Amino acid sequence: MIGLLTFKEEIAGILSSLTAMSPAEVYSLLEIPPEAGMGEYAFPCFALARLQKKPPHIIAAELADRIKPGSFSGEAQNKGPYLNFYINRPYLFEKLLPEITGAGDGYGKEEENNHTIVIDYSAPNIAKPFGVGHLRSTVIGSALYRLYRALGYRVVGINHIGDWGTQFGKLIVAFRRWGDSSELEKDPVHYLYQLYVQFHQEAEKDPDLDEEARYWFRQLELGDEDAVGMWEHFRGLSLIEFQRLYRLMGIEFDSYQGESFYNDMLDETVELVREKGLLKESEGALLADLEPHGLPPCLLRKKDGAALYMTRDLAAAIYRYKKYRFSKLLYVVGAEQTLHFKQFFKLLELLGFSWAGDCVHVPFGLIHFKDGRMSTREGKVVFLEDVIDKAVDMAQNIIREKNPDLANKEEAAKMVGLGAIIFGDLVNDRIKDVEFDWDKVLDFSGETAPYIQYAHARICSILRKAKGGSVTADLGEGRIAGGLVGELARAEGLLEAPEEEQLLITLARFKEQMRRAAEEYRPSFLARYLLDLARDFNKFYHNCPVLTAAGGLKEARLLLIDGVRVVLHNGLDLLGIEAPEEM
RNA sequence: GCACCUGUAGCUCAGAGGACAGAGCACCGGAUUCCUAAUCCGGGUGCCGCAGGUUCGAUCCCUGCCAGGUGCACCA
Repeated sequence: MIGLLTFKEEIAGILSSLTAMSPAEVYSLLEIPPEAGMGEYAFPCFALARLQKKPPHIIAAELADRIKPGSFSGEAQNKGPYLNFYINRPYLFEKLLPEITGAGDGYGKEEENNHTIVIDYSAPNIAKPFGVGHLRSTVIGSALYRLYRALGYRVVGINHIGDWGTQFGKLIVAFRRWGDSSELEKDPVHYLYQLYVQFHQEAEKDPDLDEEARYWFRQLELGDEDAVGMWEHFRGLSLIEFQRLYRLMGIEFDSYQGESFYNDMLDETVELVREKGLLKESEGALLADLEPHGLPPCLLRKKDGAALYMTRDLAAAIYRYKKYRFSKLLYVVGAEQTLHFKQFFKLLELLGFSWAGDCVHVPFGLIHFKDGRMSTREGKVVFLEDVIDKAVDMAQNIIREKNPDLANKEEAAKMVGLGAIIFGDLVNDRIKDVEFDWDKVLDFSGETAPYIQYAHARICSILRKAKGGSVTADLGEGRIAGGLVGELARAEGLLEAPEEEQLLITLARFKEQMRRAAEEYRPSFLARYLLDLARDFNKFYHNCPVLTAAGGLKEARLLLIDGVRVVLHNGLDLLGIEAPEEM
């Protein structure tokens, strides 16, 4: 692998050979210096100072002396107690840029390994509209899916649809009482949602409705023909709606096996818990007692015999391991369910599954309004589709104003509007709560996807002009990189402007950030990186003309921005965002 | 009551135990005969919630407290 990842490893190797530290120790101590001009990586010598009982600045000076210039692809300089490492610019230019532009769409992809990662994300409830509350699980899960796939894993995306449970009892009751088939066919999800809200309103006044709903859910579990028929109908209509939304947003799944899929595995799951001596009966219900492990007990069967969320999750995990033999199973589910997952994973461990430790809850914060949380029951939701429509409309208006000659405005507007929504959700640390704010969703300036897309479109525009209309035509800039550059670069001052250097350095950090985002399940690392890269490009753009630059410099800059284009494009793609060539 | 998460500029948020704590928004001013001004440049703000502790060094780790959020047996 070429790039700073290798460079960082290279440094770790060199320092390890000169000190008593292992490469891994050195690697974890290496940091990115706070200022440009201090190099690309720095090694603080305090830890060594302690081991060697010498002042850190002396150690830094000694190490700098012992690292010979030319012994690797960079050089080292001591500065106070730090040892700063500078990567050779021609190295970046001759090796990194051709690697990026050569690989194109494939840049950032690793060779396939034989590990499987199963990711459970999105999981909307049937018969409830897809609200912005579901957006987070969907886009975070989708980004992780794309990241791990690029890193060479076999990835299985599962949409654990909420297609079973007492809400179907409620829906059946509501539809039998107030339902209208033609209304249902017109706009199924919204209509079912209306019925759902109406049910809760009426149930306030008439508690018998809840009892009736429980009855109908029991009928459903018993396989009553009418109940099952209605369930299938509702489910089918909802799925079609969801899939339309996923298609619009470019979200993929390999499986739609939802909660109902595990219905006939629940008995044996409960039996398994019983066999392990973990099952207790209490007030007519069956539960697993986790008291000895400092956790509250978890119910597996209600007193009426119905299974619960936990029971289904157990059955699903066991099934998934049998089917996929995963190395990891990720649950991209809200932080409010942290306790559930603690219980769930502990139970898997107690049941003796060796893979229990490979299950990971990837939590995220709540979306709420200024005046409180969203509630489906109370009808306090914002439909995702409304958000998308508004964002795309807004994007289209801006395009009409700024780029009236653009041929396919609709397509660009869709990429920009959707990008803004997805990016807005990924850019901040997922654990934090977010407030839903229309102004913020519809803001396309500053730290947003459109900012990045705009940088990408600008690059494409330059490339088109340089290459007679085609962004990707090969004019052979590569030749200037392929060996020629060493002397030429120095003679002509190629890529020595601070903006150019910074761009090269930032490009070189892409793979490292990708890996970090995947390892910590935090797509925000990648999102922030892309903002940095776009920012570096915009500075470059304003200070370094490309098309009017002389000979070699022009070709060098074309190669540079082509590299930026590839990384912006691929990086956005990993987040599930498209990059228009014009906007 | 107990547990978990969060607390950084007016607002929204970055910040990988390390060098003087950074962006965006908002506000004011400037840049377009020149590759898309969704851009760029300049202008200034901080008891990093509070108090201790560990460390050569803490916004980051530990303890306590305060504030907000979320959970804690028949919803998911």
